[in-house]
Amino acid sequence: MPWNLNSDSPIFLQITDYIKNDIVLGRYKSGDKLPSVRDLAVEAGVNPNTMQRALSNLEQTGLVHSERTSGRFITEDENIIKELKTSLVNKQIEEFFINMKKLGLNEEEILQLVSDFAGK
Amino acid sequence: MPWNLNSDSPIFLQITDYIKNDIVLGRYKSGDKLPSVRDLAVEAGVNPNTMQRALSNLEQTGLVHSERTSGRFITEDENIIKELKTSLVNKQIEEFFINMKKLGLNEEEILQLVSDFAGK
Amino acid sequence: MPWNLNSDSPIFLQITDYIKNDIVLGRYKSGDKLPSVRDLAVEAGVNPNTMQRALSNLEQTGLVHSERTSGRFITEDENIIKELKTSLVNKQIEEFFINMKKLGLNEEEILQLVSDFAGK
Amino acid sequence: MPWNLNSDSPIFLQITDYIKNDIVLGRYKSGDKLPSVRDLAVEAGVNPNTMQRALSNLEQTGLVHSERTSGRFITEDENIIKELKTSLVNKQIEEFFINMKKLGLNEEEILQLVSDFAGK
DNA sequence: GTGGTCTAGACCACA
DNA sequence: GTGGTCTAGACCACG
Repeated sequence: MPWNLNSDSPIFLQITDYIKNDIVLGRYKSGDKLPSVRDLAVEAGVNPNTMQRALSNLEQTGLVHSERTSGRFITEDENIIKELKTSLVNKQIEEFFINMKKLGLNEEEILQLVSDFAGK
Repeated sequence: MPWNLNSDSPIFLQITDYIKNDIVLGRYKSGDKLPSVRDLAVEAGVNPNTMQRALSNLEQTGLVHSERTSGRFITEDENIIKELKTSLVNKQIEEFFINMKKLGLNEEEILQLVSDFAGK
Repeated sequence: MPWNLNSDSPIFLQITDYIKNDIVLGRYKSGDKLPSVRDLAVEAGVNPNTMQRALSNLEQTGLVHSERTSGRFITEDENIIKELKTSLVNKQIEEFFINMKKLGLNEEEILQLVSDFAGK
Repeated sequence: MPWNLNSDSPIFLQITDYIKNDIVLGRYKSGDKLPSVRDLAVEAGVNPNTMQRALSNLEQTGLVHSERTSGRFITEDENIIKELKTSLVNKQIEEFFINMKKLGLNEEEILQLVSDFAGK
């Protein structure tokens, strides 16, 4: 589980994405309790402030909620998780098509290139 | 030809990319002279320094070279332009696959989603 | 540690070279933290922008990398530093021979002149 | 006789150096008449103004003098030419030593490197 | 406090 | 008029 943080984009965002990914892939399941901010910060080799910010960022998406005294938990609502996954997937595809069209390719050409690439 | 500058990434980088795109799409052709820094700056609604930075950034890619007193010109080497286009396309595809796989999809599923999306 | 800036070549380049030299000579060692942009700018009697440019220029060589919020550091890869030194030395020698030959001297004559000069 | 002009340094200076070289190497001899500014400009593919500037630059060194109506001539004083050559050579050597010493090498090491290089 | 970006405005050498 | 450099001073996100 490497955290692989670089300094090209804000660290707290990279962490947010990383945990989102863990949730989408089922490494964290519905209702699971997250480690404490301090433990996560140590694990990621990051300032606790930064981890805190990443987590509160995560809370705003509804994926995680905090119980005052007992810690943070992954949402019990599995729909939210599914929605997140489809929304992340769709965002990727849409952006991909937009970028490819900016490069002057039409849908036919894009499909061709993608299947060529997958064939390799 | 709107410049559409947002504040998500540095303006000078957006400009660099924008002009790269113009070259790849053939809006600027091999050997063409670019407008002067000042003119481009006015057109883009940006400080001349910022435009200068974008252009000297572009220069490092070899796509453009500057003659100190007569202006900036698109490279005469058309291969550089072609290479740029294929490299940009490949980069998009590779990144796309990496991101999709991070979301737990295999190649088959990716192909399916892409052709579904194109069909819409 | 005088900065000795003249106006023969761009200041930011002179600064880049100056710091390169410091690294090659071991005045800065692998992993060292550089002073902040602002401090260096004051020390060199130069505008912070100019120092910034010199440093980001230096960064492209791989000799230095910047951590957005904690500062700039000399590369930990000592090989890069060694390679830089040998490449700088070779460049000097090659240029020297080219220039001397342009003046109509052969290798024998060059060697003679060099050892005469060193003897003085 | 290619002129090989780049835009890294002022063109008129490159031309000045080029002609100086011709004189030092004896391609132009004492008392020779230079082609007209216009012809030289055409040959070098350069604006006549630029060639003019290069030549008047050359006159200031005493290497060339102009006779109002009949053109420009290489100096008849062969000593000036010899002095030029030795001064150019010395300048090269001195600069070379300075630069090498800046890189932390002593005279012994420099001699060693130079003879190694010549042996190649 | 750190690096990074941007604007505004000035100046220079070159052609 | 062209590219290029520099200063002064401001603002931002990040930690």
